[in-house]
Amino acid sequence: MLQIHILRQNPDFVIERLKVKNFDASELITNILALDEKKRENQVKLDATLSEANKIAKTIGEIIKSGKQDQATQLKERSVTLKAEAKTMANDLELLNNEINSLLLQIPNIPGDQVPQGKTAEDNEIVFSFGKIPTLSPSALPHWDLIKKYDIIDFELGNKVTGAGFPFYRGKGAKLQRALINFFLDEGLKAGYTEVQPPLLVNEASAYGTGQLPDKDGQMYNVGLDKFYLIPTAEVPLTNIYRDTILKESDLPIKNIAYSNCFRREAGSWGADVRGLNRLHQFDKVEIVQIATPETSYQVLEEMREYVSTLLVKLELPFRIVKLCGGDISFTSAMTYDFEVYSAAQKRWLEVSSVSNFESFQANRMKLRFKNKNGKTELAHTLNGSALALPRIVAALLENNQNETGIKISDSLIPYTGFKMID
RNA sequence: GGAGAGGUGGCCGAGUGGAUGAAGGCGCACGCCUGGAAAGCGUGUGUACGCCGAAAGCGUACCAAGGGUUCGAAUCCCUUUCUCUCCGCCA
Repeated sequence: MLQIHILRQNPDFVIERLKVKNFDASELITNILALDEKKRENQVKLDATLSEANKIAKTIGEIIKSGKQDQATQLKERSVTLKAEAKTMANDLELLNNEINSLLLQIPNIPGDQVPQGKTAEDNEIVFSFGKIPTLSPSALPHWDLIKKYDIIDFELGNKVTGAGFPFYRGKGAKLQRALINFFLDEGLKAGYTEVQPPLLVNEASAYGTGQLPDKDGQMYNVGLDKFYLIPTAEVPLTNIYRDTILKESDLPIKNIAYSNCFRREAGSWGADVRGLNRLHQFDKVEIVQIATPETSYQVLEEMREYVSTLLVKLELPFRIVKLCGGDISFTSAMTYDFEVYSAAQKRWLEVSSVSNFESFQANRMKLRFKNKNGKTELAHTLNGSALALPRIVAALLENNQNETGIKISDSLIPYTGFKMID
């Protein structure tokens, strides 16, 4: 959520910048500013009314103390009237506030300066590429066949026990998962992150804080009886740790890393290209989150980008980094890099990480602030990224490293798997 | 799940209807003192919104949350919530 004072001070700037996201904010902003003006008028009147009532109450107290009770009657009446007026005004004010808030929530985050103009994923900018695209033998299989051949991941069993998109991992498949999780966490610790094990269910306030609510509740599984949501990403609990918090500048940057299961309903997104591990309802992910000062957040974004790159290099996967254009960037993000690995048998680029700077957009919603060197409280910047999402990494590892005898494990993973081949 | 006790500022803790944004202490910041430090002394120390673009100043709101009683509520009443103790259940 944008801070309203930015709209007050420079509405044209906001409108102009949001064009990069192909969003026309002019009408929304006009409405918001009109309501805001009305709101402030009301507030001034309300405060004056309450102020008078407070003064009267004090006067009455003094009168009573001096023993002249009867003189207070008229003042009491006046006070009752004021109180009734104040109540009406307070209600109106609340309605206005709600209205302003709901309009404010409809405005996406302002894209950062570097975000390229564009409409779709076609317009994204490839900023970095690594590795050679492997040439596989004609008999090479896509991962959904490999997992059957080596009996490491079982979709049919998942279907039976739960439903589509909830596979079982078995034998070396399960061990590979565990190896990847440990590898990712250990690398994170080396890079200075603090390991966190978050709850997998969160309440409404948390889902609202990171922006899943109010719009995207259809994308989360909810546990209706207790009003909890299954997390779609560890970003939600990890960032909400600092909801309604004022940090010290010396605490920053905060660097947390967490492994979690992630649950996504993925309503309406099933199609031909989501076979096998490409899209699941439950999957594993290691997530990194940083809380930073506004001055450093873009440096931090680059640091995180660099960090995710090193993971993929160590896994020896060919990948590219894409700077998302305005049209493809998410509602809440100011700037995002996507990481895509090449999955050789599918002959497709698969998104395995998305690293974003949200600037103060999430922080404003969840009142995540810090006290700066001058003692002033200001909103912090939040950033997060996957490091990494497992299923598509597994898909690429299986497909790219297959040969006639089996699937070769990347050197950096062998200490974690304890085996060199899946065969 | 049952019974009881509680929730006050960064922390501890006082406060049972009017003087309280809130005693006292700790912590923190600044100043004095010192060769330097400690101790001591002094001053200051919450958040949000608004008056207003900034500073100063002022107003309003906030003592778990929400509602109510009252001219006036941290204090009384109701609801919710969380914590602690005992009992029950339990990986």
